[in-house]
Amino acid sequence: MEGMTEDRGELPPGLALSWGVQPVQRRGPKPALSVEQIVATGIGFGDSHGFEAVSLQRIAARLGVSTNAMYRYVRSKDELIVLVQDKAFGPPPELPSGWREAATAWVHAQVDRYAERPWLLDIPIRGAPVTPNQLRWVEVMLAALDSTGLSQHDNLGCLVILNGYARNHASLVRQLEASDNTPVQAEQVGRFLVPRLIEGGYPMMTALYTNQEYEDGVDDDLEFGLTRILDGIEVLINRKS
Amino acid sequence: MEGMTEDRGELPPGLALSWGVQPVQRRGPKPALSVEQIVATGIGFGDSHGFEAVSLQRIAARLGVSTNAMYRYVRSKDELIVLVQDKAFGPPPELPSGWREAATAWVHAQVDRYAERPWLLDIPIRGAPVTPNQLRWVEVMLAALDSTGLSQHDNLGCLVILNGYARNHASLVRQLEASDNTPVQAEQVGRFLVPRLIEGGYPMMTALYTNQEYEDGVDDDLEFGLTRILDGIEVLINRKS
DNA sequence: GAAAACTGTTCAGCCCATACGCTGTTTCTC
DNA sequence: GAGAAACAGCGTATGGGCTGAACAGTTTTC
Repeated sequence: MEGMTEDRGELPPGLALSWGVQPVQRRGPKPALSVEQIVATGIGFGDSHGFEAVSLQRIAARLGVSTNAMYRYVRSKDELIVLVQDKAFGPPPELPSGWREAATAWVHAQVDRYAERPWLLDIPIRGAPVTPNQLRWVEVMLAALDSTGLSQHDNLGCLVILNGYARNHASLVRQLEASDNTPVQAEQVGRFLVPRLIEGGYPMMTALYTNQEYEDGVDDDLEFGLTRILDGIEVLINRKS
Repeated sequence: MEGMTEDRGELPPGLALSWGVQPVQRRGPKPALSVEQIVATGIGFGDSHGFEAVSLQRIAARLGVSTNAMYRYVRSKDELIVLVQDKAFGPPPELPSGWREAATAWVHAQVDRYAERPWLLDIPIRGAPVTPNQLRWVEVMLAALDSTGLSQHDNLGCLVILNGYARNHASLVRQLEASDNTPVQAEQVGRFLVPRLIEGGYPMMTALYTNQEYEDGVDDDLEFGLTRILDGIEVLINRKS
C-alpha cells in the first residue's frame, strides 16, 4: 500500500494507530520508544494496579522518559486508552457452529476476558467499536448469527443484547468478589439496613436480606440470564420461519 | 428513635448519610452548609457540565466556602458521589399490574432517567445497591415479579438482566447522540475503515458499513431487546407451570 | 554545509483530592 | 459565670494527573 501516509487529521483518537497506521518519519533522531511498547507498559500497569494506574506519568517513568515525551507517540491520553483497550481485550476465539452454541461461547469468552483483566470494565465506552480486535469480535458473532435467517438489523440487535449482558455480568461478578472479601462488613451493613428496610416499607428487600439471599443470590449465575436471552431470540427465530 | 448515634464506623461510604443518619452535633458553631445543599449543588454541576464537573472544588466554590470545608460534611469524594447518584436517579414510578407490563415500564423509566441525566452513566458502580432510592427500584420490580411464581433467586436474576439491559441501552443511545452529531467525521471513518475491513477479512463488517447499516442500525431500538428478554423470561415461566 | 524535520527535555499552567494545623465560635459542665 | 471541650471553616502544603510551549540536540534531505 503506498498511500499509507493518508491524512488522519480528523479521525477519532486511536483509530489510525490501532490499525498500525503511523506517520512515516523521514528526518530527525530515531524514536527511543514505540507505540507498542507504550501500550504494553500501560497494560502492565493495568494488570498489576488497576485502571487508575495506567497514566502517562507512570508509563513514562517506567520507560525512563519524561512525561511529555509520550505526546510524541500519542495525541492524548484518550488515544492511549483506546489502544490499550483493544490490545488488552485481544481477539475473539473460534466459535462453534450453531448460533446458540456460538453465542454461548462468545459470551463466555468475553466474561473470561473481563475476569482476567477486570480493569477493562473501568474503561468508559467511547463510541461504536472501530479498532481491529473489537471489530473482530463483532465480526465473528455476526457470522455466527447469519444462519438464523434474521435480518442484519435484528442480528445486530441480538449482538448488542449479548454483549451488554456479558459486560454487565462481568461487572457484577467483579463487585461480588470485591465486597465478599469482607463478610464482617456485609454483616454490619445488614444490621444497619434491615431495621430501616422494615420501617421504610421494603418488604421484598427485607425478605431478601433476612433470607441471606442478598449478596448471595446474585451469584455468578451466567447461564441463567444467558438462557433467558437465547430463549427469547429463539422465539423470534421460530416466529419468522 | 433514640439510638440515632449508632457508630457508623465501618459502614461503606454514603450508606449512613443516604439514609439521613448524621452525627448529632452538640457543641461548636452551626454548620454553614448542609449535606443536602452540597449534594444538590453537585447534581447541578452534573446536569450542566457532566460528571467530571462534579468536584469538591467546584461545589465548595459555588457555595462560597473553601474546598476543605467539604470534608466536614462528607468523608470523601466517593461518599459524595454515592449520595449524588441516589438523589439524582430518584425514586421509581408506580408500576402497572402484570409482570410484563411492569417490567416494560420499569425499563422505560430507567432509560428515561438516564436520558434526563446521561452523566449518571459515568458513575462507576461500586457494589450492591444500598441507598434508599436504589433499593426502592429493586423493591418495586421484585414486587412485580412476585406474581410470576418463580423463585426469589430467579426473580433476582431476571431483575439483573433487565437492569443491565436498561443501563446498556441508555449507554448506547448516549453514544449515538454524541457521535451522530458529526456525520462528516462518520463518513471519514468509513473511508478509512472500509478498505482495511475488506483487506483484513471482515466480510460482515464490510457489508454493514457499505450498507450504511452501521452507526444507523444500532438505533434506539429499546423494544427489540426488551421483547427478546421478556420472551425469554416467559419461556421460563411457562415451563415451570 | 545549510536547512528542515523530528527527537526528548524542561518549564509552566491548570485541574484534582486530601492531610494538617490554626483560629474562632458555640455549648456543655463545673 | 468561667473554663473546657467540641466543632466550624480557613490557609497551607503534598502529591498526582493532563497538556501546552519553548528549547536544545540529532538526523536527514537538498
